[in-house]
Parts: sequence; structure tokens; C-alpha cells
Amino acid sequence: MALAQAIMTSLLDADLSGSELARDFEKSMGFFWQSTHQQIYQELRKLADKGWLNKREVNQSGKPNKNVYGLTLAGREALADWVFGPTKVQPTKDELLLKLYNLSDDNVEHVIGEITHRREEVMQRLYLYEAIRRRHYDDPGSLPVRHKGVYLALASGIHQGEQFLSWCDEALTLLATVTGSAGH
Amino acid sequence: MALAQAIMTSLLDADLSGSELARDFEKSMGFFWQSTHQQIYQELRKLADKGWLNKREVNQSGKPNKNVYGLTLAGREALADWVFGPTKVQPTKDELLLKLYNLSDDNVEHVIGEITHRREEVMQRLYLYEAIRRRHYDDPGSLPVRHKGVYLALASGIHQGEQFLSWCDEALTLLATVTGSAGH
DNA sequence: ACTAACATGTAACCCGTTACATGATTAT
DNA sequence: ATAATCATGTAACGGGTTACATGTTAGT
Repeated sequence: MALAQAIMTSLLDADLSGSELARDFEKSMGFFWQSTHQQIYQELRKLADKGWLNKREVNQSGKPNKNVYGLTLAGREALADWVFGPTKVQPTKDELLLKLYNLSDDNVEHVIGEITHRREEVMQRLYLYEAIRRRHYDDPGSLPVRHKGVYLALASGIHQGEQFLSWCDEALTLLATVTGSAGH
Repeated sequence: MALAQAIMTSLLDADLSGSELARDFEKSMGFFWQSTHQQIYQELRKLADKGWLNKREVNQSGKPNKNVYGLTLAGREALADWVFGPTKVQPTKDELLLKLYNLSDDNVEHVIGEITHRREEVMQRLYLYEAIRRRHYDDPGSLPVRHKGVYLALASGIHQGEQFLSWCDEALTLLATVTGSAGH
């Protein structure tokens, strides 16, 4: 969808290799944009062909060489222009909601289990996000412009997490009445 | 991803044709599961081939005939079993967050515009959701089990909408300081 | 006859996922 | 030598999107 821009964005601050990018896409950038190394290597080649990235080989001691990519001037310009274009959104597809449409006495318990599990996962992630916020974005108002933007992306994740927790609580409360009154 | 189950779920209450399903996937079911008519027709054929749906032609007065599909017993069972399987989630990919990572003095105004626009859209959808809640799900506790699930899916959309609005407010407040202090 | 809406499709393409492959380096 | 990790890829498949195609009925 916009993997090209996600990669280029990752390269704004530092030049990175394919594997380093892939790791990024499991952490910072990956918080809201997932991808695999296979896809990334493909896209890197396309972007280099387009002249938006340049590639240089770097010798590493104790590890195989890596190909490090950096934004070219054309790449920076293309990225800057992209911001003014149309914004695509790919809404969440969560099979849990589909399952809820199929709720029955037979599966309430199981669904409750799933919600509980997901609540736990989201809580973990929230802890992480909050830690990052406390460490790096304590006073958003005083940040330089671009970092304000990065902070807002993080804030979006935090809001979403909190929202999900509160939804889980509502759901678990409501579903408890089902198992509670209907018996087993 | 799980289009098959989304379709079968839509057929739980009533038999529907391809075009009727497509319309559903722009309204009720479409609130959290999008699809196009092309995909739907394809999937319907697959499901019929599998024996999970049956097909019958229905004459309509004033319109071309339609092929109406209904769940077979095997289909209902497959759907019921599916609930106990693994749950896939495809998280949102929102280019707006990517754009925020690229925030600069040059594009703040534009980004503010985009956020404002999105806020409006989400607000509209929230009104719709709230209207549905008030009309059909005023007292969730007293609903039959399955409808409790459907309500929770709706509630999820409402929570998400509210979360987004509050995020927008935080974002717009923070970004106002940029244009405000930096001038134009 | 012509247009518009309805219903059903086919085909090409793009993107993402999964599975598999290869070479380099270090540690045992 | 062998195993483990790192870095980089290729190939096949599947799902989803976009564009295009075809027939039916009603209204003018």
C-alpha cells in the first residue's frame, strides 16, 4: 500500500540495510506498519531503480557484508510531495468481531477466553508505549515539529490501546451475565 | 482473509443474493468488514462448490433474476467450528500516521486539514452508530446471546470512533502551537 | 430506440504471505 | 567439520483492487 513511503520514512534519520529495516518493521515503525524482510528487499530494489535510494556495500567485522540504503535528494523530494497526495486507510479486519456475530451459548466461554487473552496482549503493548512516551515524549509541546508528528503517531497507538481495554471490560461484563444466568 | 465467514455470517438470518450481500458489505457488515461485489461473487461460487451454500434462482418482477444463496447444514457447522479456531487480525494501515512521521513546517497546515477532515468523517459515522445503538440496542443486557455479540461489535466501532475523536483533538491542539508560534 | 439501474460476472494486476534457498561468519 | 546466526535473496500462491464486459428490465 505505501510500503515505499514507510521505508523511506525509516531512512529519514539514518541509512539502513535491508535487515536493519526489517528489524525496524518489528519495532518502532512496525508499531503501526508491518512488513516482512522479503517484501522489504523487493521494495528496496524498486526504490533504488527509481533513483530514490542509493545503495552502498558496507563491510562488517564478524558478520557478512550488508547493503546500506540512503535517501537520495530525489527520494526526499518524492516523499515530501507524497504527503500532499491522497491518504489511503486500510481499516482493521479483526476476526474476533466476526466471531461475536456468531456468539452462542456453545461458544461464549471460548470467546470470553479470547477477549481476555487479547486484553492481556494489548495491555502489554500499552505498557511499552507508555514507557516510550515517558522516556522520549514527556513534554510534546517543546519538541521540534517533526518529533511532534512522531509523538502523535505514538499517541494514536496509546489511545487505541486504552480504547480497546475499555471495550474489553464492557464486553467481559456483558458476557459474564450470559454464563452467569444461563448456567452450564 | 475470512471473507467466507463474513459472507456466511451475513446469511445467518436470511438468504441473500450476491448483489444484496454486496450492499450489506457497504452497510451493516461493511462497518467492520469491507469487500467488493467481484470478490463476493467469486467467494459465493467457492462456497457453493464446497457445499456450504446452496443456490437457487429467484424471479423478480421488474428486475433481472437473482441467485439467492443460503447456508447449508454443513455450512452452519463449518461456521460454528470456525469460531473455535485461531483468530487473525489485520491491523489498520493508515497513511496519515506515516505522514505524521514526515511532519514539517511546510506541511503542518495540510496535515491539520487532513486531520480535521477525518475528524468530520468519523463524527458522521459515530452519529450513525449511536443512532443504531439507541434504536436497536438500548438495553444490551436483555438481548438474546447472539445479539449481545452483534451489539459488542457495534460498541467496538463506537469506542474506536470516540477514541479517534479525542486523538484528533489532542493532535489539533498540539499542531496549533506549531502554526501559532512559528507564524506562516 | 435510448438511457438508466440492476445483477452477474471475467481478466489483469498488485501486494502481501509462505516456503524455500544461498552464502558469510562465528562459535564449538 | 558442524551448528548457529546473520544477510540477502527467489518462487509460488492467494487475496484484494481495478477495469472491463454482458445481459435484463423499466422508464421516456
